[in-house]
Amino acid sequence: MPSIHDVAALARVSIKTVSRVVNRAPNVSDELRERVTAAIRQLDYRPNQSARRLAGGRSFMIAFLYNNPAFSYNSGIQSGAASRCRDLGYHLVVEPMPLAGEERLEILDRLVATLRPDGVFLVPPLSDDAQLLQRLSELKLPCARIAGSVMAESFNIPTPERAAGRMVADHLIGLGHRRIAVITPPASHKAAVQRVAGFRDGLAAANLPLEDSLFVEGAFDFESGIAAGGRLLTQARRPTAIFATNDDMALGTLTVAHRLKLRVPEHLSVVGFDDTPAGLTAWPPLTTVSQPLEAMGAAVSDALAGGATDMPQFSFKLIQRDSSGPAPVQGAVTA
Amino acid sequence: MPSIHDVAALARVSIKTVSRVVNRAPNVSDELRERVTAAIRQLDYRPNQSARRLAGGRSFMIAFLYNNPAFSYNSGIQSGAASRCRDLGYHLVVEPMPLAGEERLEILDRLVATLRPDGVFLVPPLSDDAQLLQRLSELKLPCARIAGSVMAESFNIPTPERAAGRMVADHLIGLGHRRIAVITPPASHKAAVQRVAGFRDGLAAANLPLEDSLFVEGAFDFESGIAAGGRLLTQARRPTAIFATNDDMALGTLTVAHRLKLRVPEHLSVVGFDDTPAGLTAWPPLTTVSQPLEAMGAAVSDALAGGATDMPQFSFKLIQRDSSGPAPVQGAVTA
DNA sequence: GGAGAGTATGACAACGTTGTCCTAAATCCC
DNA sequence: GGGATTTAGGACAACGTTGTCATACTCTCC
Repeated sequence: MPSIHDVAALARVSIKTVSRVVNRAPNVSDELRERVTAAIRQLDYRPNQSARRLAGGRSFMIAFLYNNPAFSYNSGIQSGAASRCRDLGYHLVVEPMPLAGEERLEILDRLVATLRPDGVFLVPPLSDDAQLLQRLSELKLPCARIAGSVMAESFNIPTPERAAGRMVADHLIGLGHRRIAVITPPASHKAAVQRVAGFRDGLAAANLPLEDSLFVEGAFDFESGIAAGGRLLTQARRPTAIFATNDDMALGTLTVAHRLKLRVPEHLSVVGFDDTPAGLTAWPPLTTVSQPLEAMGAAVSDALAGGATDMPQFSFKLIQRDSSGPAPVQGAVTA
Repeated sequence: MPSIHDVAALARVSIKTVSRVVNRAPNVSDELRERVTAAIRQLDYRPNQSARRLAGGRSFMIAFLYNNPAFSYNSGIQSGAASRCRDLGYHLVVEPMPLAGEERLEILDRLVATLRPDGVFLVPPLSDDAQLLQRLSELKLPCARIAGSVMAESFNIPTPERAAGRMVADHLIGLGHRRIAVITPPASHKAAVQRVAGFRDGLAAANLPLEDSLFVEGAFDFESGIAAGGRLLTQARRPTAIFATNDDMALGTLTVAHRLKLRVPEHLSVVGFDDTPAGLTAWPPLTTVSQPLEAMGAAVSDALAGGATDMPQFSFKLIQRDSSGPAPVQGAVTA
């Protein structure tokens, strides 16, 4: 492995000049820059990160903290972030966190002490973990989040959750549904709560009544989708459509529908959120909302490593598949 | 941040002695060890990894290379590996690879040049990427793989693919099925090919004929499962059970069954492989084979970081759910 | 044409560890 | 009891960068 000294010798300059060229520092004449660049290419020189880190204080590492059990969500973001990191000469270190408990802070401390990452990347629901955010700010570690809502002095990629919720409402209302239920997220999942707000906006805009019995809270997993769906579908006046605030709960609702021998979408429309692979392979394929996960991950890497300053805007897309369709004709289906 | 010098000063020893204590090196008296340990605790000293790396040549980093589109598979392994890394004082750096192309080697080179990981971790189908393995061996980088089959001088966690295939065959045969089809993996996926071999073992043991038309190759994704399932289920003499060598293809088969209005499992049994979340949330829930992914990931970290020498053995489990059931009574269902 | 302000370059000391080599004391072996 | 070996500990030089400062040179301006 060639070192900076080898390059300097070949280019007949000092190691400092090589360093300047590598780091794109000013005050290097074109001629020397040329010579050094040529030498670097000839030797296939790559700076040693450890030495760089030791001398310069930067580690070229970004830590990715997650505790979301939704594999595909994390994976998409992680891929986007890791690829962009690679382009920027950084690396992405993954750190799975426990769902709760003081242990989180201890893990963070250890991570910071041993790795000293240049930045920390949080995804929901960690994005709203106040304790974690506070510790991060104490440690003066740059931090970037996706869909964070708690106030914090960190870079945050806002997501149009509310607009997406509205989009789902408009979709179902447009199909003629009038009695629509919602399976809401746990209150701790702040970003997802906005989906419900947007959905309510849509109901209000269409002058549809907001009935409390049509809003049931779920836990963001399949089982809770079954439970919530079960409660909704055994009501005397059954809704003709259900918006589940994530795909797992939507799939639970689909399962309940199958058990009750309700045909989807003829008798019941179901819409999820997240566009997980399981939604695509379900029966019928799930209408859902997709997020540009890879792009969002990449944007975070940019913010943390590249120093991008402008706040990117992302848009969610409604993916219409077969789990949603026209509302059944009045009176055609009764419990 | 305290450095080794601070610890040495507090314990009234040389920095070298502190280093010895930290690295559990021999030739330190109990008394000094005690004093140093106390000082370390008192100052909450943590060695600087970059300095360690620079001086010692180890980076305490393990690179996790993957290109498998199966999120849940990667995620499970990654979580297990990352958690164990944490316990061992290592970190896991993720590197998503493109599915094919020379670019792979370039990415590997850059990764090694800049990160210099202590080990590289490959999951299928990268585990059998001959080019990658060769480059790795040229670079003299310790490498560990899961379910690798190509000969290579690397640590490999063997998986009982063949036994699992046999297990599935026995399950279906035990349910009375006699005409069973298989959706096989692409030939490049060596590990999965063994599942088919095991399945054939089971057929042979039960004296069932091996009919070529009952073996259709898929591409390991949902779409190809639909295609292969379609071919199998529109045959004149339809199979009563289908073993798909992964869950995505099994879900495709389920979709075809729904389209053809075949009831599962009354008319058709379907078994998948991998125990993905989508299989659990499908309708009906998929009978499949689960692997101890987290434990496998942890074992690889052990091998790469801890120096564990004994080869762990893992077993696969058949998860019986509702997509498989007794074979339909002869003649009861005809096309 | 000379002071003052850039610009280009290099020498050298950090950075915080581990490896190598050296010394002194303790232990062993006949 | 005296040489050989082992054990415990330390001094110091790596490791490969970047930061700081010094220096020499080139403008610009009056």
